[in-house]
Amino acid sequence: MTKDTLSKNFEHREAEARWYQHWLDNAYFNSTPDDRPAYSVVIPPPNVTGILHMGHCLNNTIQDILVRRARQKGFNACWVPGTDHASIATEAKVVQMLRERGISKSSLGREEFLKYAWEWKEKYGGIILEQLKKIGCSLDWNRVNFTMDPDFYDSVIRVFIDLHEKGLIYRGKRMINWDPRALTALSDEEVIMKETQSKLYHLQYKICDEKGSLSGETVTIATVRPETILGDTAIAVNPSDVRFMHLHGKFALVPLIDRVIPIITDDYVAIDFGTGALKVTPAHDMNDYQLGEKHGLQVIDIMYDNGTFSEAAQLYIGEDRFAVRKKIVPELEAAGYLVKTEDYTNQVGYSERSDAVVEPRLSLQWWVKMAPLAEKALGVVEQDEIRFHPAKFKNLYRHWMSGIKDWCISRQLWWGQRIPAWYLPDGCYFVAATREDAWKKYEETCTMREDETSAFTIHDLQQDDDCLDTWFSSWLWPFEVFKGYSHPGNQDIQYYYPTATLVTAPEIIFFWVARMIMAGLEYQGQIPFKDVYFTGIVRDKQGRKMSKSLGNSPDLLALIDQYGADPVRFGILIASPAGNDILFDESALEQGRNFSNKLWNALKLLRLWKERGTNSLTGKADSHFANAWFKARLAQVATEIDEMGNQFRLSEALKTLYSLIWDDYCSWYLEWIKPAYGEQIDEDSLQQASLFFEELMLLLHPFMPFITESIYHELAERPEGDDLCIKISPISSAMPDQEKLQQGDLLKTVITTIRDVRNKNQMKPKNRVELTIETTLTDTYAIFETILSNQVNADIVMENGPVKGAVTVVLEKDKFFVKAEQQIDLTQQIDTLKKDLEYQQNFLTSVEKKLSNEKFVNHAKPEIVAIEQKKRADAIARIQNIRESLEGL
RNA sequence: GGGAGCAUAGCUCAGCUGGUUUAGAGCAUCUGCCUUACAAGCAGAGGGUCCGCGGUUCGAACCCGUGUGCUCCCACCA
Repeated sequence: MTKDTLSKNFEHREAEARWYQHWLDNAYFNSTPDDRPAYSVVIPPPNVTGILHMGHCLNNTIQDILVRRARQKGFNACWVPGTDHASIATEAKVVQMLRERGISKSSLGREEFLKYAWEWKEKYGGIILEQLKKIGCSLDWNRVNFTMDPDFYDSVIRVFIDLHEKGLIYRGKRMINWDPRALTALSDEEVIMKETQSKLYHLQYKICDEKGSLSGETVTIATVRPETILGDTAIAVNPSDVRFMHLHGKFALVPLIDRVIPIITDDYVAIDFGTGALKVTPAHDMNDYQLGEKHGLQVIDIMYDNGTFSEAAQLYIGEDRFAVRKKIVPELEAAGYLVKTEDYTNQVGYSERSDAVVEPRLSLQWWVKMAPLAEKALGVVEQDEIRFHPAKFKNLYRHWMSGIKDWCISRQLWWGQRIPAWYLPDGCYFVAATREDAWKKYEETCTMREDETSAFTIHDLQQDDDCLDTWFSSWLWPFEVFKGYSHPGNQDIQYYYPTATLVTAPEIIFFWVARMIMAGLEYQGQIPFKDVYFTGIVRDKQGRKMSKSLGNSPDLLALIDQYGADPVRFGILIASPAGNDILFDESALEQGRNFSNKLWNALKLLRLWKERGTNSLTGKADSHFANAWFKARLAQVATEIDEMGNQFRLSEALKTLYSLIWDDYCSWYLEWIKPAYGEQIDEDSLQQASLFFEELMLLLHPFMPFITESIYHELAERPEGDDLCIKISPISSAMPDQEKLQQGDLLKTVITTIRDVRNKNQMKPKNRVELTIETTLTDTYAIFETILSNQVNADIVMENGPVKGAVTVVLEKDKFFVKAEQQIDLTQQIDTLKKDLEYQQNFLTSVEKKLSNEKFVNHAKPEIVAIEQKKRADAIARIQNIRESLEGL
């Protein structure tokens, strides 16, 4: 695959397509059970209707890094792709598509509608999976799952039946959150509370007796929803509120419709809020409903399911709730009921899916009893059987799990798993997978009855029209993708379950993570994953959440095309510290692109050296030093990076690697071994440099798979099947050479110091200078003298100063005298040295203060005291050195 | 209303067990360089009241208390 001449920059478009195809052709991402330990990850299934956004990109990049790392460490890595049927979102899209064609959902009927929905799914359902390939995700494409695949569908139904039989699913009439636009119930989690500017209307009700005869008194209540007075069935006051004692036991007339309603007393009513009197509308408010239950009040539902007024309202029939609110206020005012209006800010619930204002509504729905399931699921997190990263989410989880409420799982939709409940005309119902099973159940219960002859036939059974909440299928995801419920005990489930790590957004910790833990424990008897990594939320530069309505989500595919997949991965990860939200800024992608470019140029340099040929001057001590130093440095940092990876500190690992490559490898090491202009490099250095680069590419591969694979192949001819993608990283336990590391640090510091001197004294880079070094470490300097000489463009003399006409600089115990042909500005010199002297003296004072403190010397650990003593000795030596230098001027 | 988290350079963040740091990185800024790997670059530099106050300690960016300011989660006082 090696090309003869390299392009100026890395050509990402061509390389990405070629390498991804190459990996696919060689089935590198496919996994089947074998002797190796498994490392499995299940993708959080994106909505089948979805298209790739920043959140997906971050989330899947992280998963890909974990999976590729595992592959390098010799695990049998398996990353399972798939999509979620997303009942509400998908159904909404299909309905909209039909509407554009002039077809209404209701006119089609269930069967026809589902035909369109499947058609739509086949057409658009795979888009997001194709997009995941663009960012390099190493998913096992033989294992694509969909939450409505036949086996999956079947498992969902059987889980429903099983939980029903265990008494954990029940049908009940409750107040639910109703979405009048999507015409479906919502679970509490699907309701978003938003602060809303409202008006608080004070309305006067006339007091009367049971028969409706007026007493001439009035009572004033406050409400933000004046239209709901038509459903009022009581007025409530606090029993100890002296203002209303005289009203106890009396009645009131609902304005406009003159219904007689009782005045009741309940502690629930806050004396100090509003007027202290509360209108009670059991059909349209959660709390009012509870009050109604308690006091046996009538429930008058004044709305149809789409939010328009029904006959029960008596007025405004057929008009929308918000239109009615607008109309009823002037009418109440005209009739003298409106006392006053004030501005008021309150929390209003909106549907997560349709953004409609949620209407609390009484209805018959299916529920999962959560408390028994939650108990175990809380335990495994508390005991760190499942570890959360960052750990702070444990608190959140505990808090929610201990106050958990039952889960409303029915949705008034057609797209999804249809609830397996069958009804007879008399209202009896049977939970069963098929009509036949339901009939069997009916017959079983019938035989227990006295009358043998049944009034019904099997055809009288009607299946429930509703579907299950999407999360009721996705909570089975970690095991059902391996067919762990539909084909229990199969080889895959035994090998891959529990999965290793789940990577997801903290927003769905309750929707999904908690419920998967419950389902895993209930149906596999084991936790579904060992680690959960919560990513941050991707925000824009100003910290706003990315959203369609703000139009601040960038077009990811365009960015990949422009910058390349690796830079996009780099950019989004580098800005993503563990546990924090990420502020997305395109400049991070630029940094990624520049880094790609840097890598490519390092490759070009190695290739240039190779083409020029090598000499056999392997005895050069300086090159030996450079090679030995980088070897030590690489070993040191590789260990650090591995440790960070194990701790899920991926952003930090990438930063460290970036600096190792850019600074240590390119800026220091390659410059140190670089031959003089036009000369050949020695064979040993070229070989070492290539091997180091290869190792760096291996370390970087999980983060930036495309360019690293390209470079790996450009570095050398590789036999068939020798690809970075499947290369196992060697486990090196060799300790890095500490002496070399220290010598390298010294060399770097000396180079920087001398360059600084040159800069500050306007010594032109091209002009060679004379550098005199006064040191006790002559042996060390001898090791890298040639490197130093080249790096600072100086002739080196090892002898004691001072040197006349030279700039003097002090570094620890060493002194450097830099002499150029031009005149030196002495005042500037003295100034610099004096500033340094002052700093050192202040430092010495602070250290001495510490050491003269008896309490410190007695209390602190001996090694700490020793460090302080060394600091003092060093400071004294430095001060001495600077003084001498000043005198020498 | 209840709970959690955060506050360190212009920006985004490290600082893990209180002492090796009178605080580090990247980006941005400034200065000098078009030096045949790379100007998408090289070399160098400047930049800080570790949010305020109080406490614990020989010693605090770090632990405790408190105030302020942000963020998030939970909670339908109409």
